[in-house]
Amino acid sequence: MNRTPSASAEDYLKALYALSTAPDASERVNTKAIADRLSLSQPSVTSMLKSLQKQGLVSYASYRGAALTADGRTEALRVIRKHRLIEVFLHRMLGYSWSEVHDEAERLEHAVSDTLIDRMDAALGFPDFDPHGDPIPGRDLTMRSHDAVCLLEIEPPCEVTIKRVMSQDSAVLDWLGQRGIRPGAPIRLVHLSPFDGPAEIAIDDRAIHLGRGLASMLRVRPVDAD
Amino acid sequence: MNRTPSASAEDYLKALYALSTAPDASERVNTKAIADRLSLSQPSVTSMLKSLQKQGLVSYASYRGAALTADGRTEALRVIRKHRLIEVFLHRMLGYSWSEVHDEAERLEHAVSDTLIDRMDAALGFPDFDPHGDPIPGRDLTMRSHDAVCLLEIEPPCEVTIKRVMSQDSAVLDWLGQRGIRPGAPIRLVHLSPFDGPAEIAIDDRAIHLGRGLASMLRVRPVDAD
DNA sequence: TTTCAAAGTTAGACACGGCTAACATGTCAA
DNA sequence: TTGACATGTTAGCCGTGTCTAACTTTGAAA
Ligand SMILES: [Mn+2]
Ligand SMILES: [Mn+2]
Ligand SMILES: [Mn+2]
Ligand SMILES: [Mn+2]
Repeated sequence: MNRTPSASAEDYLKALYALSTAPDASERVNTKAIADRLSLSQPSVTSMLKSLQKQGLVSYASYRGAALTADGRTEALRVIRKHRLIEVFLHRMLGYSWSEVHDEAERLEHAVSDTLIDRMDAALGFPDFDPHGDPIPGRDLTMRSHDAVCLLEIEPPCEVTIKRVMSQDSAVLDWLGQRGIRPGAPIRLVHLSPFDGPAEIAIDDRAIHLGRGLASMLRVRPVDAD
Repeated sequence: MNRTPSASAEDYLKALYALSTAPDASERVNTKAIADRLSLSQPSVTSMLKSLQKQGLVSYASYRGAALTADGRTEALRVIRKHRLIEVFLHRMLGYSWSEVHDEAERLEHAVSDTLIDRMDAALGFPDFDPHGDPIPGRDLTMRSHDAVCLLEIEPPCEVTIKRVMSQDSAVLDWLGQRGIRPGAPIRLVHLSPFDGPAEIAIDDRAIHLGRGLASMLRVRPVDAD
């Protein structure tokens, strides 16, 4: 009943975890949401959900969506931990840019053993966050909370520190990176134009105008909130 | 016709390469030899050989065995390069012992990109040999020749340097490693008992008696041959 | 030259993880 | 209350890679 999940199953579990913990998302996740996120057909998802349920990793009811079980959540966190530690490793030890790490990690996460990931963790000094600012679950597989808030929820003008960038798109990450927009960077939210207008920020006294899409990907913390 | 080989196909190609380049082996490889090496049934091998032939990686004739094509050889060497560089990386950068590296590399070799392996290669200073003394194909995928000879072909007494240990068995490697028998170690072949008897060697003035099986795994070079 | 054991292939099955086409259900707005 | 449309499932297919059982071929010893 309970073998090691396949690489495919692991990606489903990660998707389930991400979708069920997204801001204002319910615990139960739609078939369609999973299909969209993984670029698979809906019937494929239905079929895998049944299989994951049989393995005790997911609780699923026809037409009612799916939710991770405790076991499923653990497996998801194990893979997420691997993914993010691999990203840090590639970035710090092998010169990968933060826009390159995701795709490589997406494959390696299914091939590295628990032992290897622990040795990488130690070699890196037990990092808490990956290059995008995503929190890395510890060995005990508890997810660290990320006390950062979306840039769009800040009242301008305000000095903030970037904590996390919620994108894996390498073009987006390259564009942001070239402008110094990365976790740890101090920026100033200057103005938020109304009617879904752009956000004006200043970084190193240089003004940058971000569309709402981009701006909503930035998670920040006001500098005086520390 | 020619997609990227699957992980399974890559293991078949490696097996084909190893079996066809083994000492006193013909270029054509038996179905049974592959099945034994990969612990698979013979029908599975027949079926994969047909598939590899369709992909242009193997030339195969019913009841006549199989041989790698030029393309197949290239693919095999690409995977072998990955395997051995991963072994070096795990050993030197992450504290793996030489008895632990093989199993981990066996999975990772199918997941690392060509880009990643080149960065690992550079980070390691372009090593020529893996922890077992196996030669690492260069970026151009040419196999370096290993000018070492089997310990059993040496006329005792003779001072030799160990160049290579032809085993992936972790129990064997641990046993040898504990006694200092590893690539680079200088040893003295003291005596070769007749009638398939043991080989007596001395390392750090300590006598060790090796059965023929173990002794045949050691590849050495006389110290004055340099 | 015959025979027979080892090696090899074919046939047929299965699990997995995809897909499309067709059908079923749920939900929201009229 | 009732469509209509979005969402979800079922049915049936496919490719990959494995297996066992049964049959065929090879090649070497007698
Ligand atoms: Mn993945
Ligand atoms: Mn990340
Ligand atoms: Mn392998
Ligand atoms: Mn090796």
